[in-house]
Parts: sequence; structure tokens; C-alpha cells
Amino acid sequence: MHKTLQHIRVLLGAQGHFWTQARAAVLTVLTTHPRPLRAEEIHRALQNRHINLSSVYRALRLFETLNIVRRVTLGKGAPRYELADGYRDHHHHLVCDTCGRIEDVTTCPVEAGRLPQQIQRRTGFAVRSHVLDLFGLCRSCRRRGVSTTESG
Amino acid sequence: MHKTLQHIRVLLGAQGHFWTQARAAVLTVLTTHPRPLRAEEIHRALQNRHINLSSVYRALRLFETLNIVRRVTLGKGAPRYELADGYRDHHHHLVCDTCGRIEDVTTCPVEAGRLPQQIQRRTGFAVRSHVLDLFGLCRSCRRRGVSTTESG
DNA sequence: TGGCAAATTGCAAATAATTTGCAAATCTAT
DNA sequence: ATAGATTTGCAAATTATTTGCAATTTGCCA
Repeated sequence: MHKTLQHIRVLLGAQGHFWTQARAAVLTVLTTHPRPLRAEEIHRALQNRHINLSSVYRALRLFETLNIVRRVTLGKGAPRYELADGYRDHHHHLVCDTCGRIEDVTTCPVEAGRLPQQIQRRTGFAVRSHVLDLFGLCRSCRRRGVSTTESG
Repeated sequence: MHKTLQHIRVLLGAQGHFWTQARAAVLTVLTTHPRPLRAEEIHRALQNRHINLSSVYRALRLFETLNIVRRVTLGKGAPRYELADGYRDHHHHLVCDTCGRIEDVTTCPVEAGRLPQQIQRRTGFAVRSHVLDLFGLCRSCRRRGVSTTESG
């Protein structure tokens, strides 16, 4: 189980931040659509709610500094946002270079290989988090024989 | 051994692209400064060369589609560019959340753990490349007792 | 519950980062 | 050297995100 909206609400309060309609709405969208969303997409999912795009950006920025949300840049276009570790399962991404499709992978070679500990021991750098994304061809694009290296 | 500028020149020619001053200059900067650079920084390093920022962007875009350069987004600010795998050693980044310092790590848990093969076998997704960045506190920031979770 | 102070929002304007149109300049292959 | 295709410079256009400020919302407490 992960921390719920209720937990986040308390967390915000404890730090002097208000629990507002905009913030609750943004978090709800992120919880409801478990995949990296662009600010624009989140805003669109809120069209009925009367919430300004600026507020979406402001909410995302706040959540990011509080480590509730993390920003990921996958392939082309604007960055995307998703709930951070602790608010959903630790995972990585599989991004298809051809169709842009994004899938999650929960296997984590970083933890499995104890890389953080190894790095800390060898360099003194204290690893707190990591981002791992894998690019390539998804099954259907591969079957379709699509090539990524468009060059002619 | 890695592919040299000469190789790249031939590669471009083979695809109908010209070997121009701007392109050569951008590649030289990337080769000379082996760390992720912003478009702006590359341009600045070329100030004497009379090369327009637009051309830097155009060169980077071309190199990116040809997999000669890869774009990485580390922490805040504009994305950075560095030579891609095949043109320099495969590596990952250690990014200090406090001072922004970037170091390289050549240990790769993804290859070591044979994650690509595992994924391909299990999901049919053919992994071609990956990006792994680790965030935390570098040795000096840690000694200085700096905290990252700035919250009030 | 009402009221106040502090925090947040909406909106429009400001920035920042990157892209594009097009004529002039450069490059490759004769 | 020359022709023809590609690229560059420059300025203007886009795209993504941030900001100022008055109006509104929220948290807290009598």
C-alpha cells in the first residue's frame, strides 16, 4: 500500500501549504492515470473543473519539490509528470522509439545490483534516487518491421 | 576505440548530409568537453567561430537523429547534449541535487544484469538503448551537511 | 459559525527555449 | 571552376513555463 491523498493532505498542511481544489484535482488525475502525463494533458483532464493551466504548473512544481511527483523526460516533447516513489511502486519506463508508447517495468537492476551502495563506498556520493528509462521497439512495432533509424 | 570525427564525416556524406563548419565545430566542442553541455554552452564555446545559435540547434538535432549525440535532461534547466554510445564510452550520470555537479559512472547495472535480454524475452520489447541517472548528494555537499529537501 | 490573516488562483503579460521561412552563402561532385 | 543541392544567418514565430497582482480560497481560532 502506498500513501494516500489523505497522507499528502496532512503532509502539505504540516508544511504550511493549503489543500486546495487545484492541488487535489491534479493529484487525483495523477493517481487515476498511472502513466507519465504532460502538464497540458493533466490540464485537459481537468477541463470541467475550471482550473487554470498556471495552477497546474504551480501544483506540479510544489509537488516536485516535496518529492510527491517526479518529472520525467521521455523521447520528444514536453516533460511528463507522475507520482514519485513512495506514492506508487518503484518502476522504470520502456519507451518505443517508433510509436512513443510507454510501458512500465518494475524490475530494478540498480537496486538489485546494489549500485547506490557501491557508488557511495567508492566515490562518497550519496545516491538518493535514480531514473532509468529504456528505449527501443515495442513488440507491435517490431513485428510491423518498422525501423527507427529514419535516415533517407 | 571509438569512432572519430573522420568516421562521422563519412557517415554524414553517405547519407547526403554536408560536412560543414558549424557541424564540425559543434562536434569538436562535444569531443573536447566530455560532459553534457547545453545548446547555449556549446554556442558560447563557439563565440569566435561566427556560428549562429540556430545552427547549433540544427546540428544537434541532426546528430541526435543519427544517434551521434544524445540529449539528456538532468535536474533543472535546459537539456544537455553529449556524444552518444559508440562515440564515447557507455556511461551514466551522478547528479548532485544541491550543487548541480555532474560526474560520470561507467558501471552499468543494466548490462550487468542483462535487463535488455530479460525484457525482450518477457515482453517482446527490443531494448536498443537506455538512460540511467542517479541523483543525490556529492561528497562535498554531504560533508557540508547540506540538505536537499528544502521545505521551509 | 464568523472573521481574519496568510496562501493560492486566474488572467494577462513576460520569459525562456527552440523552431522556422527565406535569401544568401557553402559544400559536393563534376 | 561550375552547377545544383544543402545549409546558414537573421529575424520572426512557436512552444513551454513563469510571474505580478488583485480577487478568492483556505486554515485556524474565538
